[in-house]
Amino acid sequence: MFDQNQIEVVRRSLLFRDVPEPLIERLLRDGRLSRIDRGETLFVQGDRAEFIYVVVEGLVKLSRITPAGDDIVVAVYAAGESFGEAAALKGGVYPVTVEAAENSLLFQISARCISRHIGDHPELAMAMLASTFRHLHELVVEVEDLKGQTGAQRLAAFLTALAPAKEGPCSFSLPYDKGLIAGRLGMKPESLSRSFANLRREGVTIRGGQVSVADMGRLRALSEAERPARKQAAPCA
Amino acid sequence: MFDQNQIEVVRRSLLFRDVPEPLIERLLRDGRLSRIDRGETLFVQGDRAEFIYVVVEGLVKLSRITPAGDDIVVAVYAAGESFGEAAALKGGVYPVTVEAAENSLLFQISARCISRHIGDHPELAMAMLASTFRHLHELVVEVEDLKGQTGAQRLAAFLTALAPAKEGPCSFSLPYDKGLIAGRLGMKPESLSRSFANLRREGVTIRGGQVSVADMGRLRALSEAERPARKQAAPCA
DNA sequence: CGGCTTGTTGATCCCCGTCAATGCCGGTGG
DNA sequence: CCACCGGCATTGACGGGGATCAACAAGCCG
Repeated sequence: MFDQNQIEVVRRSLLFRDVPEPLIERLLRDGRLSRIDRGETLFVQGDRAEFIYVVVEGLVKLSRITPAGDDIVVAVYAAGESFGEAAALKGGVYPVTVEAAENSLLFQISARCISRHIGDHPELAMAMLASTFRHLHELVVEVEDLKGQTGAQRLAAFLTALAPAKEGPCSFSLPYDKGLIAGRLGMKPESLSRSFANLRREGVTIRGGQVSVADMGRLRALSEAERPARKQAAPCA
Repeated sequence: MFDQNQIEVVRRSLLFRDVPEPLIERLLRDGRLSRIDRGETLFVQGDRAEFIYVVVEGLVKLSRITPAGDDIVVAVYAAGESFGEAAALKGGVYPVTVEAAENSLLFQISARCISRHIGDHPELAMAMLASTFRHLHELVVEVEDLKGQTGAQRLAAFLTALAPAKEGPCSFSLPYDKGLIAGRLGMKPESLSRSFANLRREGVTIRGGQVSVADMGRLRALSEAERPARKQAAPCA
């Protein structure tokens, strides 16, 4: 039932990579693979959090549905990334809604299974904590970016993180469609289009999901540049 | 050295309230109280994370210093709240800079002390995880608010969370000065002023840190109202 | 080919940041 | 007791970034 490559993705995932071998075997047996098609919903915010997931193939979107009915993208995860750890272990409810952005395969394991092992294996608790910390860190950066940067700058940062090279020219393809990228960057598709148009003047060209950057250093500089003007957000000396 | 009330604050803190009594005694002995004056910096982002903190008295500001030198407020914590759990236990670096927004008293305990006990007491790991999850949840909401609401709406939500009553008229005082509130809500003091001015038309009056709301229901409705127009942020069916 | 989805572009509006002026308060020193 | 001052809050004028709405081009597929 488990394909060798798929097992390998779970084993090397950020969540499990530091878990010792014998324990990971147990966990692999305790969980199961679950297929989910593009557009399908895995769970919605407020659902009782029972399972922890690792993306094996495909792409999922974590979002919040606001009281007004909007759909705000909080994160997008690809193979090797995990979600639900903290909510499920704490025994709370999921704070976000998760939906497949592509046909995907997820490794699913109940929090009960995990916590059963935590007593004997504190390093498992550490793995969960480390993974949660990573999500926390991502969100902190997200908040920083949203509060402090323009759309074009956020796009530049996004491309910088994506590109295989750090300096000089470089070209690669976008990991998912522009509508979703727009959501992830906190803007509308139209604004993303305009942001790409802005970057064109900075040596970034795009044609059908393929991005070419003339100079990565320049792109990175852009994402770190000061917004027109700005000094202190808070008054504390 | 420990004042009874101060011990009580730590004991009842969100981080430790579910830790069994004998263990908490140990932890209280392992940590120490640390005084920090308004404007002083506790640590800066990138510092090796060694300690976990609980606010006993006062107020601290967690912020990010951007490459451009801005100071972006990520969270503000008062008595009973904690920070640094995940970073310190994971053995990483602090992702934010922490500064006292008032003269404050913090309970400080090294992550080493905590992890020494985790092997024997898995519930301690759970407490850390639960607390980290809470921070995660806060940030998710923060991202949602930033992406989806106007300044006046965020202020309305902030006041709603603060108010002692859920319905009808209500009056209370602001927990800290407006400059810091502005930062927390992701705007400039001037914009906060204008947001308050907007809310005045909705039955909210303010004079010198004292807020009076004519109708809490109306305020809450405002914070949940749809932004002029908005449908789907992402394209996933 | 015609419908459908996805991406681009233009016009317009509104929120918020910036800069500058003014008012309010608490403290200090005459 | 009051004049003066520095910090904080408010208000006005202005500009820019992004959302909205609408039109249109480009693929994709039945």
